[in-house]
Amino acid sequence: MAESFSNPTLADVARHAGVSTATVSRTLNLPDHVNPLTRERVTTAIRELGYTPNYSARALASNRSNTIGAVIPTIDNAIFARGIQAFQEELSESGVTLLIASTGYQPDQEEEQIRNLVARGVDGLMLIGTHRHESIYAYLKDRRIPYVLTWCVDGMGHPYVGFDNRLAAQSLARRVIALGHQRIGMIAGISKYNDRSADRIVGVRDAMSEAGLDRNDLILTERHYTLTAGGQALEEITKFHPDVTAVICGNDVLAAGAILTARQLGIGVPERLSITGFDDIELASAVNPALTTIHVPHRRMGQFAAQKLLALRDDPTSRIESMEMETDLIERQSLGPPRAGF
Amino acid sequence: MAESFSNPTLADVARHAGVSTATVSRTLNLPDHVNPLTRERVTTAIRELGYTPNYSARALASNRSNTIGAVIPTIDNAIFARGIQAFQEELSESGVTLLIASTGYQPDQEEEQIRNLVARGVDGLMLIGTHRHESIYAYLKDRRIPYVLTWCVDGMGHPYVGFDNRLAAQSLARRVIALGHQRIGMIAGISKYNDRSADRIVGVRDAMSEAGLDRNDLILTERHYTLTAGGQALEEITKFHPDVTAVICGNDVLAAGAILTARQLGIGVPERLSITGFDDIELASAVNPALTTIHVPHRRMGQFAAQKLLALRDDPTSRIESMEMETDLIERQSLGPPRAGF
DNA sequence: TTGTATGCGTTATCAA
DNA sequence: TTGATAACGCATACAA
Repeated sequence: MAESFSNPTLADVARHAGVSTATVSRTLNLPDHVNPLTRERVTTAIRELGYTPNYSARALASNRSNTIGAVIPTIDNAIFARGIQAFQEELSESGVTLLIASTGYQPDQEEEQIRNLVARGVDGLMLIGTHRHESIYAYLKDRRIPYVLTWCVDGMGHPYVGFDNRLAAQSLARRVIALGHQRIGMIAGISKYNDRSADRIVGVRDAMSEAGLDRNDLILTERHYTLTAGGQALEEITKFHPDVTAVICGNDVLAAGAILTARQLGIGVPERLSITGFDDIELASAVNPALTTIHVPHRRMGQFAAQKLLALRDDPTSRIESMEMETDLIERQSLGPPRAGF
Repeated sequence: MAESFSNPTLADVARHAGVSTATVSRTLNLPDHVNPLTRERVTTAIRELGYTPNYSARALASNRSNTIGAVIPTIDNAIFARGIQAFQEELSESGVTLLIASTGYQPDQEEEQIRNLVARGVDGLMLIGTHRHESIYAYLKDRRIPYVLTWCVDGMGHPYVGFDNRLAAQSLARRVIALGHQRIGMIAGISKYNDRSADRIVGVRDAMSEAGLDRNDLILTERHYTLTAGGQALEEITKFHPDVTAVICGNDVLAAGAILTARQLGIGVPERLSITGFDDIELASAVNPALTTIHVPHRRMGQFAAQKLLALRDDPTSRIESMEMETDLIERQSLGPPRAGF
């Protein structure tokens, strides 16, 4: 009962079952290559001893860790949380465990964490966004570590499972402009070191240019992704740029913050001011008025990213085929035409 | 440049530096036990070869993985996300990587994931809540795997870093009752397999008993932690129990959903109906009216849990001293006295 | 189908 | 302070 001070090993099981360690290993990894009767003996021995394989030894011997890493800015953000959760669930079904590391949006931290996970022998890596030092990509290529970029698309040939932030933002802004808005504000995420946020800004500007507006007329402010930051930004914009009739937000959290604050300030949405979001998290439809936003299939993205990585693990000669997910413009009540008289 | 097909090993470094593998290992792990000059030779060799230690081998040889596991219901929940993020940051500072697994609130899944992480050689485990099969605790004890329970306290002697859900909920309910509310509703989380949710319900009932009310008069409904579920539950309660004047919610997400829906239904909060939350996430103060709720120090809880586990890793003879975090009743505008005339 | 023997990359013990 | 060398627990090529 309590006499064993260390875990039973393969050898213990082998002895107990009266077979060799190789046979035990086989019944674990290649069950059909072993006689049903001996297999039975081995499995009972495993059960009786409460044997659990030592993954470190397994990883060392097989050069495979059954572990996949994810390096993300932060877990504490609804958008990443959802995608990562789906990613993890998908991995789990294949017996792969997720190693997770966060960077706080700091590039040097990202590089360190990537090296860390590689040293830990991950079989693959999920990265977020496309913008990082070329040396990191070279490092990964040298070590033959499969990776997939997410939450973005990529033009440099790196495999990705994601969506085009620029195009999505552009399509939303296009709709805003089509409704007649001319003075447009934007509350974006911090774009430094964040290509997703930067791309969304460019998308909005592109829509302006396309419509004959001056892309430099965009009233832009960048904030961290919090409700209060969104609210403060909205207050500023309405104060210093009262002629703005529509505020495009870099994500739903900023937009929800903006809406809540607008109501508190007595600013009618969308009569006086239209507000839009990005991501379509649950909050987007719960807030009042509900947010017009871009729907992003976060969960599916996480699932597919996992599948690609798993496929590559099972057949290292294959290549990851990049995959661009569709995003949809979801029209709700927070966006309307600008009203004359205001 | 591109000629090496596999990572350099300790032996490569040793050869390159003209020393033994033992010396290389020492300069890595016990730098002061090695001559500064040879240390210099070794470190340059490491740099020149781009050597990174193989963690699997290290784990196998040293019987330490520098890895700590967390088994949580889901990452996709603001409350867990925050605590886990803090937990991960704290581990990261000590060079420990977080292995993460989720259970979807299913007890059998939890057991499987725990065994999985143990097999992977985690040096410690963060678990959420206290209610699980005794055999799991026995398993952990047998293997001498340190663990710490979080988001709860425990009366069975298991180490924890958390808070008393029952007492916190009781203090909030006490305040609700003190304001004069007699007919009380509760929108709780699903309490099956979730001791935190169950404890909060008990806390509310205790406050009722304490005040001379019948604890069975609580109008209780249990929901998943989503905004829409909170909204639907509120609609039900107001419809079938119009005499209820205060609705206590199991967490802020449910409460926020209830508030948003109440406004849409034209139900004045708190004039006609008081609504309270639990957790004090950002949403709690952003919603209108702002939520009266229980503040829980999620980040600090995550940090301390990590510290306890790390301490135990560095000194396996020590014991984890359990730690009960304080929670605070935060009074905002969503709770008021019941108004006569309604 | 099964067993033998070797190697995976470190750490750690023991001598020198 | 350094170097041989034996574990660590498993997978796998090869032989039987």
